Amino acid sequence: MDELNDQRQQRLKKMETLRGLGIQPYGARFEAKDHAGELLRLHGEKSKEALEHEEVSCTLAGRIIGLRRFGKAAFAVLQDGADRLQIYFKQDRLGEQSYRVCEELDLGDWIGVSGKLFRTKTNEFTVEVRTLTFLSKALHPLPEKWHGLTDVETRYRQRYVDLIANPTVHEIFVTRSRIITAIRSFLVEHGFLEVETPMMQPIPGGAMARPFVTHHNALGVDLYLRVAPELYLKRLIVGGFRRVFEINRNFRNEGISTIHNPEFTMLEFYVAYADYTDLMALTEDLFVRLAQEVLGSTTLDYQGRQIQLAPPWRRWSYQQAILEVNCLDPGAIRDRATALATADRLGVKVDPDADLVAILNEVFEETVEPNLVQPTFITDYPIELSPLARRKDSDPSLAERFELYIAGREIANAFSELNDPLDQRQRFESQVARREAGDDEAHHLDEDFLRALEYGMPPTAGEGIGIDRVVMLFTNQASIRDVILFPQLRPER
RNA sequence: GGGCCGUUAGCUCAGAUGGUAGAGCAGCUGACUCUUAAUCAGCGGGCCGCAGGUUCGAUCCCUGCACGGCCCA
Repeated sequence: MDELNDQRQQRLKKMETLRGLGIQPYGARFEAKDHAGELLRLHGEKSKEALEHEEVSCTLAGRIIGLRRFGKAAFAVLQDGADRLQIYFKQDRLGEQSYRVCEELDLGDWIGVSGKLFRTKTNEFTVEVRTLTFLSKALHPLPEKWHGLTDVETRYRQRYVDLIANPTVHEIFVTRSRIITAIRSFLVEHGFLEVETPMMQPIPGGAMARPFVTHHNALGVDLYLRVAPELYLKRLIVGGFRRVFEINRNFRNEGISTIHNPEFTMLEFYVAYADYTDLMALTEDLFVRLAQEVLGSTTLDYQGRQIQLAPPWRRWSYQQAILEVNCLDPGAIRDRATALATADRLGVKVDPDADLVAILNEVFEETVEPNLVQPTFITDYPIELSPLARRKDSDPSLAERFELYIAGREIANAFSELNDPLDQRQRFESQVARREAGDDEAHHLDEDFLRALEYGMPPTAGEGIGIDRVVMLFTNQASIRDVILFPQLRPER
């Protein structure tokens, strides 16, 4: 149906007209030695007189996104990356032949132009075009010029149109890239080595999550898309790398929401000889660096709330947070029965068969998490929730672990790594028991990982940071779909 | 998985108690050599998400489905 619509027909017709004028509608190489942004930066503030005096020539290319014609002259807006620059066509200047091409232009077409910078009567910084090169024909009309493209489904399915029509979307993805670049340089400066570990794993490990399964034909085996790189990165610490990191995709076979996409980007990094307290300091430094680089400030506005990233951040133990937020005394969560009663009293819905740890975690998620708006390290999680983390020497029922919360959302998860292979085996075994009891998010037992630990892993601290959520925070986006170029949707039709 | 909402022209949106639909932008024709939401005159454009049902008649009411959004699990 799209194939038949009249706008497309018109454009196909103009394409033939161009061919008739000896113009290739899909042209070749063009040396766009200038960029709109650079021209604006270098000359955009100069006066009309100064520009007339200097006679700056330029050659640039871009997409036409605005067009105002006046018979034998026309103004157009050229979009070049994130920048927009007005260009001016005049028949006198271009000559009749070339002006004919100008008359066939449509919104959405790509052109290259050379000309001279000047200011119009209304003082608009403009390129007066001397030569026009047609580069590429658009067969579809652009979205409406005031409201742009707002239909979210089209925006996600046809992100290319979203990027053309909505400059802020373009900006968000530039910012995303800058954040990732800044993280990389920060880590490299801190002595980390960037590595890549398998995305396809025979045993999915490193996180409690349901994996995607795929099949390798030649090997005749099922493989899992990784839910985390953790166990491989720790193998590398066993192998002798001191500091490693990986920024890459994880895949979790779970529901989709404003904070969950089935594939998402995770940073994980590991530091030999360190513990989780070292990582708190490193994390604070990293976020300050990002804030300065991306925002130029350590204060950010997220969905109407002011967030202060300047350290030190609050450190609050998991249990203490539960007690304080709900004004409880330790007796209220001492055992399963009291905890169940407490949860009930707090209006937290809990599975009546849940164990103490699960009840408390439910209470934590319901009552504490939403209140963690300013950056907060929640520390010392129950060991049962942390099957890969080292026990606290002072209390073996707790893990040397923290999660970082900002804006009520989990941003990072870190711990001193469990390097005792015998303890790790037991933890895996209790996970396997849970799996057999029907918990398909519980960990698998990974014999090779245990064998690696048996070769000896130095004391190590490791952390994972959800990059998409960091980008949401820094770009003030409410939905993860707005920071992922092609978020997962049901296939069309 | 459940609840609520949405789906009308390329885009952004109106619309009627049930009588086969309208605007702005975009497009087309014409005028116009400094506009920037350019202007002026004229014109075309629709499987009203899909499939059933009710009805003399459905884009509108009912049911199912698809896709999307928000909330909940």
